[in-house]
Amino acid sequence: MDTVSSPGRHSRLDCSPGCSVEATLSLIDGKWKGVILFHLLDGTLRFNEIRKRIPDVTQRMLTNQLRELEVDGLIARRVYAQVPPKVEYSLSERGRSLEAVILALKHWGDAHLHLFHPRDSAA
Amino acid sequence: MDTVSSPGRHSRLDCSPGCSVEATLSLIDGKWKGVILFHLLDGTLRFNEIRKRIPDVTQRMLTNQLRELEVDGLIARRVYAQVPPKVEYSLSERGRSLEAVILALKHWGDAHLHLFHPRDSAA
DNA sequence: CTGTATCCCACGCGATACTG
DNA sequence: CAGTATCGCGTGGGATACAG
Repeated sequence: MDTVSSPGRHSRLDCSPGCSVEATLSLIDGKWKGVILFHLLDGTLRFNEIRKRIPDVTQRMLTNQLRELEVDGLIARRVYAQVPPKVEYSLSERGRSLEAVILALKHWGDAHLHLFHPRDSAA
Repeated sequence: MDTVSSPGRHSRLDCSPGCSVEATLSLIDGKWKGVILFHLLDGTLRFNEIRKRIPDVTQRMLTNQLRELEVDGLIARRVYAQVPPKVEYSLSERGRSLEAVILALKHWGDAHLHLFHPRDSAA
């Protein structure tokens, strides 16, 4: 398996210099991928653990976004063959390499959008 | 005018820690904003100059994205009162502060998506 | 040159219900 | 618990035409 999976929903990869910006964005775009990736920076999480961290996401969307992230090789999905199913999600090598980007996004947000969040400081 | 313009199309700003990631993403998201911002890192550009740099964007979309970026205070729009209209776009202070983020996106893209672009090396 | 106005379709995404 | 299936709406965004 090589680095680039397959240009599916992603923008054309054969464009001008600004392309890599769009290409990278297309990977972390999609309403929930950013947060999902961010939370996975903490470590492996189970499906419902992620849901709890992102209250507004629906099962459908979580599954969907998780699948796309997986297809893009950003996260790894580990399924335990148990009666009460257990599935863990974690960053892949490639996903981990996005840490700097995710943090850049977070830091900028923290610095330039001064959110007035009422009750939270850590994860 | 303060830093945060007004939560319009942007995701709810009163959420969990991962929020700032999403919030920042919502600003540079939108199919063309990333590239536009990237190209404006070079300096001031006129409407059609941007179009030339992004061949696939339509007038409608360019205008649209430019407007949103302007509303979000990321870029400045300078209109010259001339018969053949002349409009220049440039990064605002706030937009400039995004440089690190944009470059992070680009660098990751360059490093992890090895594009096989035929003819380009620098901006 | 720089936009704006319509028309319109594709699809992102939510709500809800069902399954191994 | 984790996920899939279906339905349906809102809107992102392309094509095209008109305007200051």
